[in-house]
Amino acid sequence: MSPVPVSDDPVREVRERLLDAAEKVFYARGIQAVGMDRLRTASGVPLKRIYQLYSCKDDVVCAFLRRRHDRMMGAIAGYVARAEGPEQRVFALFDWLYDWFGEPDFRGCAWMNAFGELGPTNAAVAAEVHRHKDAFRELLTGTVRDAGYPAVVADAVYLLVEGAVVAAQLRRDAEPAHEARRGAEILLRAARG
Amino acid sequence: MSPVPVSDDPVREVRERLLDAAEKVFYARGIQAVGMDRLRTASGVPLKRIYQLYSCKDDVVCAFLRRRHDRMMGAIAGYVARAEGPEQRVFALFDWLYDWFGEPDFRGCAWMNAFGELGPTNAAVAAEVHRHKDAFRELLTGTVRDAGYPAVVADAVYLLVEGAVVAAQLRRDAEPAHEARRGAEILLRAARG
DNA sequence: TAGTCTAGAAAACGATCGTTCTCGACGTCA
DNA sequence: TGACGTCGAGAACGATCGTTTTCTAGACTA
Repeated sequence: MSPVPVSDDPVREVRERLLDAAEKVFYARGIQAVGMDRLRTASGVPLKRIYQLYSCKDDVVCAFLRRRHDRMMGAIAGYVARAEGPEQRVFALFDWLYDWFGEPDFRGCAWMNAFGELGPTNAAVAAEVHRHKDAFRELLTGTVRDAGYPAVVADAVYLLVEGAVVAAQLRRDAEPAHEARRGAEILLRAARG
Repeated sequence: MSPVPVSDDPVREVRERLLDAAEKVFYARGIQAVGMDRLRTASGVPLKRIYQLYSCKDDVVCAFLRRRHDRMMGAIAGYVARAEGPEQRVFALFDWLYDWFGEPDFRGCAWMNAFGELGPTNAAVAAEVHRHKDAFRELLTGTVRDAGYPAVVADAVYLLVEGAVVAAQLRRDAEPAHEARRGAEILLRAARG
């Protein structure tokens, strides 16, 4: 039908379906706890097709982390962009955090989970984690600095956010987002004098 | 020689040797990445003996986490006890943090690493993690509250510490302990009015 | 000394992992 | 219609896992 030999649309569709399933199941249960056969069951993509798209399991893991990174950074940027005024843009970070923590399948930071599990033994995954975390930190501290606050406040706000992610994962509760926001409010007020 | 049939001293010695090796190798490389055979090699304790002391690998994991918990809580309490004055007791938390981050084999929070890896699939490990994290959080926030600061400050200090652990693990650097301390200084000063 | 028990090294076991291969069904074009 | 190519389902493969068993050497007791 189409003059192009093989349209890459169906390829893209299968790839998306695979990465959707990979993200869901790897994030929910951990990476080593999920075998390729479960990935096949969850995605409906045959094993042979999976290995045509990615050369090995590690590549699937890295691909799912990369796509999650793009989506998460976009989501945060959206929250920040919708806020009005520099101070509100900082608080928008905590709005995003609260909404994220409230998602029913929230289970902490996918990159830290992967790093704790595979960091020492898997260089490709470790590199993906560092890539994400550098950008994440820069986005957060940049938002605070762009609002006119000093670096010491930006660094502390970043640590509050990372701490809140850990606390929310442990308690299965969105409240740490509020605790972190209240801490940030004190920091900003003190910096404003 | 001894009238007691079997002294439990050698048993205790073997157990300590096993848990020393388990802690070193599980913490350094992750739990699922370390097989029982590597544990045997690292500890010098025969496989048969390991399974006489613990019924399965999960039990070894829980035992190493419990012993690490006791040591860590004792170490923090020591830093706090040696400080003079309520404010210095809060700052002692960050002294401990800095020294911990500086240890050559530092690789983040052993419990969060285990939780990310095994939390969804291993109830015994998950329970051990919650036990530790509840006590850890109570020790930190209690230290801040006992120094006369309100709960909102105590919660924020706790989040700063958790965030610093994550940041130090990622950057392989003790500097996040200082960033967290500077954030705490601002919080305490603001709370003092 | 003969018999009994213990302990360690290493093989063995069944399960599961990531990855590859086989094989039959189906669509397409001459 | 028939040859060819592609595809998915699932078996198969070698490696490795947690766990159990075997085998042998040595210590102790009567």
